[in-house]
Amino acid sequence: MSPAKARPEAATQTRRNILDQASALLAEGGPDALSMRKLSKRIGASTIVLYTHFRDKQAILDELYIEGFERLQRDLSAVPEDDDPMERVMALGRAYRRSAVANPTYYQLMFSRCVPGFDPSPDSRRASRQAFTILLAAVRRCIDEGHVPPADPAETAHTLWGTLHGLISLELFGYLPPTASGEARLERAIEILRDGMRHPNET
Amino acid sequence: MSPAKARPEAATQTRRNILDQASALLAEGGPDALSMRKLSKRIGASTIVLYTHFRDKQAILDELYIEGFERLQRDLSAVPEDDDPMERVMALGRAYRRSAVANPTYYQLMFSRCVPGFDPSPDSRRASRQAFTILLAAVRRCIDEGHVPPADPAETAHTLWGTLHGLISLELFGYLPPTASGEARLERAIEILRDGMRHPNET
DNA sequence: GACTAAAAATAACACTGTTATTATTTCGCC
DNA sequence: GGCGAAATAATAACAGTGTTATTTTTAGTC
Repeated sequence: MSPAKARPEAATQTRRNILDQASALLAEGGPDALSMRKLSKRIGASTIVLYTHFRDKQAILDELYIEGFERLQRDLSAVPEDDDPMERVMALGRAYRRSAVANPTYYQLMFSRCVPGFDPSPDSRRASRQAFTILLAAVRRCIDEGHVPPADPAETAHTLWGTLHGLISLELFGYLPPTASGEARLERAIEILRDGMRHPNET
Repeated sequence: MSPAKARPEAATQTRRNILDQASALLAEGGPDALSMRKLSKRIGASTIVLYTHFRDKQAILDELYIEGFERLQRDLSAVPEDDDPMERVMALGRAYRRSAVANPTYYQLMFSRCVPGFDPSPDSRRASRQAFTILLAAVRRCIDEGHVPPADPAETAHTLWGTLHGLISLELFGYLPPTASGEARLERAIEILRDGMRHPNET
């Protein structure tokens, strides 16, 4: 019998606690600090408890991975609609960076193989694509309203996503000089993208 | 006395062999496969040999990291000059992707914290910035010859680098659908960037 | 309160990076 | 060639990792 069937509320509470402490360990000391032993000490129990609630370490990381994408999706969904679809795309870009910079550890887990042996499960990857659809829909609207030439919207959205991810990734990894703010740098980048995507005859 | 002083040629040969086998292990089985024990078995010796030639595992990874950037720099340097500076920037973008895709393990080591506890040394990071200067010079020429508005060339080059890195990173990580080729996707992206960077009144 | 079944603890296995101690080899010199 | 000194390599160990088999404790039901 699984713990969920035996004492549902206590079990989900323990699960939640494990994930929270795992997230905290990850944020505090990076991937190295997140070990099953330290985690078990943190929740004041033995390692075996972790294994009754999760199949293995991967399963815990998988949940954090999904949570990371849920956060990102939530932050992108919170961006208000805009009459100007191009402006909305830019606003989504800013929100993407804010979300990533606010949760650098999650972002690292989501986009760089920072934990040895961790490979997100197919289910997790599916969840990850969900966040992308918001960006895609915004680009599609730009095309529908004639601001962007009718190319494959996914291709254009990928370029956008790539630029966002690339700049944030380089920033978090310390490759970009801290002279200019990351925010200003991203602003310049999305302006270039906007002008490059736009129809030639538009202002 | 260091091994280099005692038998210089044999020592450098052993060093080279260690690095080659380390690189091979990394390429074959990813970061997990590169352990000091496996590496020592591979070169047919005890772990202690590794420690007489390198301070620790980090030092080995640091050398591989630098080699990765040297490769990238070599591949970018091999791009021939072009009368059209904009075309040259695009050619550099294509070369960047080719280099990254040809050495995915190196690229991962260079840009994602794929090995636990590995943080490139300040010297290594300096080497990493060298490769960027090629991109920067090409962008600067575009500005000098009036193809791009006179903004900070570094900012523009960062946008370019970010887009290249982002798309390649997403591609290597499996976030982009394998329907379209990565090459075509990058082509589309650098066209958008070119049009976005260009002076408004230019064709 | 006793019985049953689930959950937790202990201790262990195989692995990791690293190092102290011991043994071997190699070099310069006679 | 053989000796002494010094550097290099091997063995074995330490503390750490993820994971699990075995044992003990706890909780729910009659």
